[in-house]
Amino acid sequence: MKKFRVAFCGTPDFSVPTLDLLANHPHIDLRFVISMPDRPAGRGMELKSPEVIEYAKAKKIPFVQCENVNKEPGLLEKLKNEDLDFMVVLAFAQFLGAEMLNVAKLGCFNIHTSILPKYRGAAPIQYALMKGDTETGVSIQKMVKKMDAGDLVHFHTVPIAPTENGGQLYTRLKYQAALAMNDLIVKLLDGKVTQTTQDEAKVSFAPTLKKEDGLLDFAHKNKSDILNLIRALDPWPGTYCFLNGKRLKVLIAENYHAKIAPGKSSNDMGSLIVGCLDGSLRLSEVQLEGKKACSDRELLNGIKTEIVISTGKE
RNA sequence: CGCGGGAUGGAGCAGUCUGGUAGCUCGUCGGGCUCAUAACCCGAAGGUCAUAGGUUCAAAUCCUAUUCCCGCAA
Repeated sequence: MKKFRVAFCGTPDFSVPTLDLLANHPHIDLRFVISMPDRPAGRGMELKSPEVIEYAKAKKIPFVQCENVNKEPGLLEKLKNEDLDFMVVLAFAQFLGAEMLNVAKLGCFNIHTSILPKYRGAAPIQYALMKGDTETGVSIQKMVKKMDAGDLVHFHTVPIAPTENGGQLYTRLKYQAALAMNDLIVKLLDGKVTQTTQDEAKVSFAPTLKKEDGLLDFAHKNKSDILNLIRALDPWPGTYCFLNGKRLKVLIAENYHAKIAPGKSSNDMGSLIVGCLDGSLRLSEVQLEGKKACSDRELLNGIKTEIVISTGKE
């Protein structure tokens, strides 16, 4: 029986279902796993291993952790000695140099969670939601040195539900990624892989999100932009504003009927209302810094002063 | 020891600095008003002030230790 010799590069939980598929697939001989080093994480800053490494340890799959695969001593030789058919890269957070890209016979396949050439980069899932898209998908591209610019060897679309948030779509797509990988393996076995060049005229980017991307600027945005952003960044990295100088995470917001000037806020019968360019929103589930999440009504019960929402501590 | 906030009736908070009768906005229950109501009026129940020690005539409040929750950062 034909068995592909494969190495896998990935880091967070997102990579695990696909790794699991490769580890258990009858036509795959998973040689080893490459991931990022352990990092301090969480309150207390204790060292934490990437989820992919947790998986590899549990399944006793050989693995390597390094900051930069291109400069890691001995790694390239080790990969060459494995006589790999191909490598799979998913949510790895490192670039592969030319030598790494050519170390396997068939090259490196990268799974990307958008329909390329749309949303090249690190945060395609969130961008699809931020833009209000009703559909996204999973692409597999044969990697080249330019980020996410290789020929497509497989893709399928995935509809986005109107109320779906970033976390939910993330979870669905991490299993869709494994399904796409499985489909590609079938094509590889049949020798029916076709390569389609990306249309460079249609390229768009989804750069890595920063914490500040979650800052809600009600005064200068339309309601739909704010709602899409909240949905896209829920639960990570989350959206926030400042209420009376304290950071206020916004967990859920909805359209409201009050007439209020952009950037202004009020307590409307127990609802926390804020004005946008084209109308008002109710921030119905929020979390004040140092506090647990609660409804706007609960929050307002404890506030006796005027309510001022802003984009900074001042 | 990465930085910081918090624990007070069912919920969200004030009170702690300057110890001396347990308070606010809600909720709940009973009654009233109303065609009706999430509105309004009257009344009631409900708290070992996270835990354990200590100081004091007296501790939610000051001191010490412990547990739990959360924000930042990564």
